Formats: sequence, C-alpha cells, structure tokens
Amino acid sequence: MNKADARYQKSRFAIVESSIQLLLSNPDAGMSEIALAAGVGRATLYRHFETRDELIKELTLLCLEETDEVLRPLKEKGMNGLDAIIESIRVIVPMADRFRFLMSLTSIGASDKKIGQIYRRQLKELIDYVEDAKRAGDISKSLPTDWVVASYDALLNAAWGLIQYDRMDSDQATELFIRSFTASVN
Amino acid sequence: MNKADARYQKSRFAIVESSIQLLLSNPDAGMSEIALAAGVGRATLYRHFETRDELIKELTLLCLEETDEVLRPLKEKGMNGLDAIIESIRVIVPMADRFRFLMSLTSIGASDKKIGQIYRRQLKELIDYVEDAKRAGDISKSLPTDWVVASYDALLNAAWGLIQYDRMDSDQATELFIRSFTASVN
DNA sequence: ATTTAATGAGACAAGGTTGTATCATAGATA
DNA sequence: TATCTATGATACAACCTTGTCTCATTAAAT
Repeated sequence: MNKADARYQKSRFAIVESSIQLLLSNPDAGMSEIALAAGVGRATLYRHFETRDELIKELTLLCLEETDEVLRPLKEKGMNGLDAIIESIRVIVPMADRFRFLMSLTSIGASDKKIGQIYRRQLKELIDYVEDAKRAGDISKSLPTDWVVASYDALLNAAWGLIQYDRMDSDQATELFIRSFTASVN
Repeated sequence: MNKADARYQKSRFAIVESSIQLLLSNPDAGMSEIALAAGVGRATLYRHFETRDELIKELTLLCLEETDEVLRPLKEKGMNGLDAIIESIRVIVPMADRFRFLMSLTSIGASDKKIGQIYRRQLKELIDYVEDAKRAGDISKSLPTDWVVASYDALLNAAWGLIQYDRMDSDQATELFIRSFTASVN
C-alpha cells in the first residue's frame, strides 16, 4: 500500500468523500453500502480502513481537523468575543454539506482519546469566546454560558439542515444565523 | 392477550416507558437490550410488538399523540401567533425526558402513513402560528418562515439536551428558550 | 515494454440480531 | 379454590454484517 500511488489516492479520496455524505444521511450504512457509494470494491475499503469503527474514527478526526483549519486564521488574527463567534459562523456554515455528521455522533468523546481531546479543546475555545463577549457586554451576563453554547450548536445544526434540504443557500443561512444568534444573546 | 389483564398492562407500560428512554440514548438498541431494560422477557416483548419496526412506529405514534394532547388546551382557547408559540414552548419543554427521540428519527415521514400525516399537521400548525405572528408584527416579516420554524426546533432540541444532561431544570430551560426565541425573531 | 502493486470479485467463517415456537410456571381472574 | 393466561426461559432457523483470504486483472511506475 503505497500512499503515493495514484490508484491509492483516488480510492482513498472517493471513500472519504462519499462516506461522509452517505453516513450523514444514513448513519447505519454498512461497509457494503459505503463501498458501493464510493465506487470501490468492499475489499479495497477494508484495505484502506481496517474496520468500520476505524473508518468512522478517521472521518471524525479529519472533520475536526478541517474545522481547526478554517478557524485558524481567526485565531491567528487574535479575534475574540462576539467578533470571533460571528467569524466562526461565517467559516463553519459553508462546511455544512460535509461535516454535519460530526454532530450526529452520540458518543463523540468516548470513541477515541485523541478525538475527545480535540473536541473538548474546540468546545473550550467557544466557551472562552462566549465568556469574553459577556465581559465585553456583547452577550448578556444573565445568560448561562451553557445555554449560549447550546444555542450556537442548535442554530448551526438548523442552518445546516436547511442548506442540506435546499431550502436556502449557504450565504443566506449564514446571515440568518448571525442575525438570530446576536439578537438572542443580548 | 387480554388488554384488561393486570399483567399485560404492567408489561406494556414497562416496555413503552423504558423503550423511549433507552432508544433515546441508544437508537441502535436491539430487542434483547430493550427487553432487559424493560425487565421483561424477550418473548414477551415480541408478544406486545410484532417486530422492532412496529415497536418504534407505535412509540412514535404515542409521542405524537401525547404532543397533541398537551397542545390541545392551547388550541381550544383559540390562541394564535406568538402567544400560541410561547405557550407551546411551556408545555412541550417539560416533555423533554420522554420525547426527544421523536426528533432523532431521520425518516420520520417515510416510516408510516399515519405518522407522516400527524407530523405534517403539527408542522403546519406551527407554520400557521409563525405566519400569524408575522402579520401581527411579533415576528419580523424579513425572516423566512422556514428559518423561524427551524430555529424553534433547534432551540427546543438544545433545551432538551441541557435538561437531559442535568445542566439545568425544565423551568429554567423554558424561560431561556422563550427569551432567546422571542429575541431572535423580531 | 516490463515490472510492480492496487484493485474487484467472490468465497468463507464467525458473530450477532431477528422473529418463531415450545413448555413449564406464576400470577390474575372468576 | 380452580381455571385461565400472560409470562420467562430456552432452543432454533434465517438472515445480515463483519472481517479475512485468494486470485485474476488492470493500471501505474520505471
């Protein structure tokens, strides 16, 4: 298995892309269905990912890392508080079609140590932004941080759902999200 | 199978109650696990519900009907617009611990004709309230009804999640929900 | 052009789940 | 008390999914 081989890369790309799409709409899809959707043989699927759990774990990791990636510029600019939250909405909503299934994972922390770490770190970053925004007076201090974070996640999910079912496009969902969120937290 | 028999009623109650709880936390739970959680034999479970699909279908129906039940007073009073929406939040949030799994059903309409009908009717009622509230000026006309409905569902889910994980009680979640929702829609 | 290696197809065993059937028992009914 | 009858335990077949393995093929690397 040579990672530089063109055939290897083609298969792997097809598997990753279509797994994410498929598992999003049917989290119970089996390895046969996944292979079929990816347009590769089942044996090849097993050559790339030892087990089904391993596949899901790696997909999750990949999505978390891509989330980190789009959030990086914002962090490097040193953004904070409500500004950072709004900017995060702008970059994350467009990832809708590929990464909504991150939220559909019930036992997100239990599956893997590394995944749990990244997830908790990302959550903590959002919490920090919220508490920073509270200090700056952009988010009401009478709202529990728990509630603000839960609202953020919930609205993100709502936006993704509407995009997925073609009820609106990514830009419109982003603006509505920002408008509703900012209105609801002060 | 005599529905009036005390033993029958006891088993059925135990099955329904614990199925809802169990399937909420683990939608993939099998019939053995469900029977164990209910404290009945697997054979008895099959005597009450022919198949696993049938069980889930009946649980869904039950939850939809209970939702109708708590919404009935509000409808009989002829409530409308934002008032009706707020009142619906008050009666539905406390149902959190039992009925959150209604939302976890991906193919909610596909599973059964009757379920699809009830679901669409309930959705339509919410849409009517939203559009009524728009006419009354309580909800901004510049917000798509789709978005308002999606926000409602999303925040409901958020509230239920926080309650389920004991982050806050039902009353607090209700008040936060109402506060955030009303703020976000005007 | 030759070699190399990833792939697809398919056979296979192991394990788990579903749904059915049987039988003795315990508890409700009358 | 005597009679029903719902239940629990258990065995069972059918089915599906998982993960392994083999072998011929086909496309990339050199």
